[in-house]
Amino acid sequence: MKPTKRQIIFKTAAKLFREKGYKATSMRDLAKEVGMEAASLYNHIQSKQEILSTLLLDAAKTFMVGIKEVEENNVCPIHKIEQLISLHIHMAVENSDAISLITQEWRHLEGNAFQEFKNQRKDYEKRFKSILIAGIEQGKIKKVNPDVALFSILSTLRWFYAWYSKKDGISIPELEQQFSEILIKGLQQ
Amino acid sequence: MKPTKRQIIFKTAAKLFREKGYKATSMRDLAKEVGMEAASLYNHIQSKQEILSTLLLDAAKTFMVGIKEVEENNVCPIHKIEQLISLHIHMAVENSDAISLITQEWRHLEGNAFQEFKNQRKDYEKRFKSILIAGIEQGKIKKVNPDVALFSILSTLRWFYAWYSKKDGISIPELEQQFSEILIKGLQQ
DNA sequence: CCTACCGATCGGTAGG
DNA sequence: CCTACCGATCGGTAGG
Repeated sequence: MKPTKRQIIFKTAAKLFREKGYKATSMRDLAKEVGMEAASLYNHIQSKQEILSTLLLDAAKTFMVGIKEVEENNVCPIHKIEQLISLHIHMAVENSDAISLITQEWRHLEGNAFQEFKNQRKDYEKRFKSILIAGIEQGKIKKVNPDVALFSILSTLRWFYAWYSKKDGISIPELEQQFSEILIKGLQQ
Repeated sequence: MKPTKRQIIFKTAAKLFREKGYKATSMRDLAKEVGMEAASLYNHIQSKQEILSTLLLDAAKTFMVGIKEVEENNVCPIHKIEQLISLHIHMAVENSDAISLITQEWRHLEGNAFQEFKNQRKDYEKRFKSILIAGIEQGKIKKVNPDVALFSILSTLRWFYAWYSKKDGISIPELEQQFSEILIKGLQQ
């Protein structure tokens, strides 16, 4: 199925926002890359801000759907964490430009979209943390500070896209295994 | 000792670059915050870019000095990693604006400063990785992929400043202990 | 989808 | 350290 011009604009914008940042990417940069004049972009989109908010809220939605599925699985907290690691890795591999915006560019959202994004991120973190706490209560996870543990895992997963784009020769199952090992079981012999 | 106007400008710029991003911070924003007209800033600094490159290369330097000291200590690799965790935590607590630039704004560096920064970062990562590899060879660290391990630790440490600024009530020794525990020994019971 | 153009704002300079 | 101002560029619109 051939993508629409609108889809091409969004995809190209994601790439440029990632490379240069939202503020440093001009509508003329975007137009050139898409192959039209800047004014013509506005036949397909409403504003530069609409592009950013659509990209970010779509990506956030995917994570919300993903964590919902994980929560509904009847498995132990450790396995749920492994499934979330897998979710982040797959998103970063398949959709790395959008993921980079989630990590780096969300602060340029304005008004409602800014609030909406922050609410969803907060909700996601709360639900991830609940899984960690359940693991601690069930004796599967050590009695660590759950905020520190959550932050540590999420930092790694959120930056995974940047690391992955410089690497190659590691398969996805191998990545899932390596990251689960290190994030859950640690480094020490 | 009273700080010079130049020092005040740099400190204020670091704060604004962190809050809004380099590109989204105008020299008029900065001037207002410092309490002068935009044109007057140029009696103290050469350019907006000079501010960014000075802030970033100074911070990078501190990390280079820090890792050199750690390398020269005659302790086992696990302790060296703990000392690096401590280095990052102290830098983030004492100098969080500059650290945020290292994590988020370095891509807006231009020309020589851009290259210089990337070289130092690469060197730092190489030396950190050598410590991990030494730990593996000495049987103190599991046979994990050292790139994955390095990236996982550094992601957490680089984003620590953002997490820390939202938290309180945890002392620095407690933070060092918690992060060492989680990053080195893992979560699983 | 283009040409032509708008008002606003940018980093920075001249001159005092 | 200020007033006054420069050329460049920004996001976006009018009109076809």
